[in-house]
Amino acid sequence: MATLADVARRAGVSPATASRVINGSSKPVADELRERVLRAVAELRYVPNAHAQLLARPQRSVVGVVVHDVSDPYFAEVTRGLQRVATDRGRLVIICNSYRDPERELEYVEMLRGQQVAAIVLAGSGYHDADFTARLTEKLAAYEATGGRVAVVGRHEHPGDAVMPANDVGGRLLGEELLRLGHRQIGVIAGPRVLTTITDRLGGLRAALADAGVPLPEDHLRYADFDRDGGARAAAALLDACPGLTALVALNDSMAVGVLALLRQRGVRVPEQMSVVGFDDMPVAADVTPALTTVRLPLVELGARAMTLALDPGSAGDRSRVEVLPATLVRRESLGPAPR
Amino acid sequence: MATLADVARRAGVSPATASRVINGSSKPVADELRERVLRAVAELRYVPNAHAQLLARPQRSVVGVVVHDVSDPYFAEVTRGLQRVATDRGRLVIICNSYRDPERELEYVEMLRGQQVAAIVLAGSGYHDADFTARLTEKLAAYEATGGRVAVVGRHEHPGDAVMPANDVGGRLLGEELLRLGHRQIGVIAGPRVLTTITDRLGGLRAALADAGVPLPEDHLRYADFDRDGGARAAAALLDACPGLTALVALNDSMAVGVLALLRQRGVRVPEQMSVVGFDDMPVAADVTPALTTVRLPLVELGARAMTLALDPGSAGDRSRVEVLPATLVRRESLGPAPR
DNA sequence: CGCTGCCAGGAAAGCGCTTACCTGAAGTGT
DNA sequence: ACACTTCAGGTAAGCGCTTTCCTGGCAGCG
Repeated sequence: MATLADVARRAGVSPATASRVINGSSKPVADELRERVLRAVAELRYVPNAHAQLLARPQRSVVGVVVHDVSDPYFAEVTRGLQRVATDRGRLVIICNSYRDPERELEYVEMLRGQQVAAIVLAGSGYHDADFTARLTEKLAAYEATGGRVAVVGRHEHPGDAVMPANDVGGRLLGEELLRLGHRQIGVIAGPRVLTTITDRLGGLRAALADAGVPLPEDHLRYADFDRDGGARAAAALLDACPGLTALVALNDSMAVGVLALLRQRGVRVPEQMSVVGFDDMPVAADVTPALTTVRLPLVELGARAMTLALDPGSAGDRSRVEVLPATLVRRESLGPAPR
Repeated sequence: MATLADVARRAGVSPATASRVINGSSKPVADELRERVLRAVAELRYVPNAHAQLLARPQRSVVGVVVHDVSDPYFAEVTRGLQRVATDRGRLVIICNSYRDPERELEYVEMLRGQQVAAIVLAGSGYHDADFTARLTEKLAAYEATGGRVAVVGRHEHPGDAVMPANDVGGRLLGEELLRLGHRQIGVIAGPRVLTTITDRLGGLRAALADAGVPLPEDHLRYADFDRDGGARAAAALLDACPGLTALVALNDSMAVGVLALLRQRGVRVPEQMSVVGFDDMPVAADVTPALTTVRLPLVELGARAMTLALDPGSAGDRSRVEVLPATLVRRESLGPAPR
């Protein structure tokens, strides 16, 4: 690998001059020399060693992002927003998949710190896990103490900048709509109970039902993996256990799609015999049959705002800027009146 | 940010000893000192500066990946395979989205070189663009000349290790199946014509039709964006222009989903009035209605093999290992006999 | 008891780059 | 013509870390 010294030697100049022309320094360099340096760069196919540059000029320009899994459509959207803002500002982003493993999340925070990133965005859901949360907070504090910036998406314990989707409102919206259509026997298919996302969505839904005096018995609620297959399995179990249900609420669209698949397989017509609703309004929601009634979350915007918070210092006064992005109900075909 | 020197000072040892303790060097260190160093690390919340480490110990352990867009389901799958192998071998991966912009692809190769990555995997499709290809090859050659390893997924001009999906075979399978079911008026909705992926899929399809003496007139073929909306738009145009078609071949599943959506909107029943087939077998293919008949490509495997090639030196003898991964037809419901 | 050999720990030389500071030559004013 | 700026270009000091090589102390040996 050619080094700056090689370039300088070949161009017959000092490394300082070579560096200056390569980086377009403000210090003037004679055209003649500049020319020679550029030629040497081309001939040697020189590319600066990024690590050496970062060491010498501690100008942290990359930002780290921790998500559960970029290839999950939910995070794909959020990441798109994150990336857009970062790119607009000339920042590179390092994306880390935690696969919902708290240990891995911790490791990544550490790793990103070692990479000297300018900011860390935690884009995965928060966990109900005091021990983990304490450790995470500790690590983030250490990072922030050295000038690192942190922003989180969703409800985390971490005090500081955050942007969150109105998960509770979304849950409530769903509940109210269900009630409006006469549903009283409602089954809920939730994701991992350790996620604050789940707590919040469920909380909103529960509140809506409670307001109407409609009970949500514990056995109408199933926790499962937060994906298609988890949804299908939970739906199967739920249907077997509680035959009287008229509607199934899946706490994200992936699960809802699984629910739909299971229902189709069992020959249950949706929404005539059973209503199904999802959450998130993933692209797929519009393409399944029947199209999914769901709650739309501005995911791209969520990412974009989070990155903006992470990159903008924020007036020193206001520690902890918190933005809540609205949830809206999207009515499609999978939710109908309760059969009677 | 605490440095190694800080740790050493606080522990009352030399930086050398601190480094040895922290990296678990083979050189023995007295328990007493080790203890002190570890304590100092904890107290200062010390995390080694990754850049400094890479400079001092040029042990390239990260690998770079260039894809079109990780959040596209196709690349999400490929990336999953890539990641799995990389993680198994303790390698970090940097993922770059080129968004099908050749310039950006070039920039990323350069950037990855600057990052001193151990290997670069080009996971996007190749382009039919002599100028771009030449520049890319040049850059990759420069990288390889300094010991970098390169592997590509798909058909690229780049000579060297490659793994490719049997796109042509897949196209042929689709063609044969269509013919078997009596289709003769076939419309094709292709993605960008500059992609080798498109050329190959189309080539296989064309070959199958040609073998049966069935023509594929140019106006039955539309090039569009390689996504859902592109598929929908092209389908609309195609239907308007060629009313006699009995089947629509979309060259990937995203487009096929768009086609399905358009057909639904126009009240065309699938497959009774019009057959639709896709390509790739994305997860969504099974969930749309009617479920999509498509060609399955082992995408995760594709990524996994590519990463394996990139990380395994390969016996010096065989330059350019090429693996072809098979395509298989997946029969579902969107393809039926041609209406007569 | 003096010598060699061994070993834990430290000093210091880089890794490749940037940049503050220095230098020497050319340009300016009187 | 001389002192004084001005300025292009070079010198060298780091950035934070690893690792080679050296040192000084100790045990083991004759």
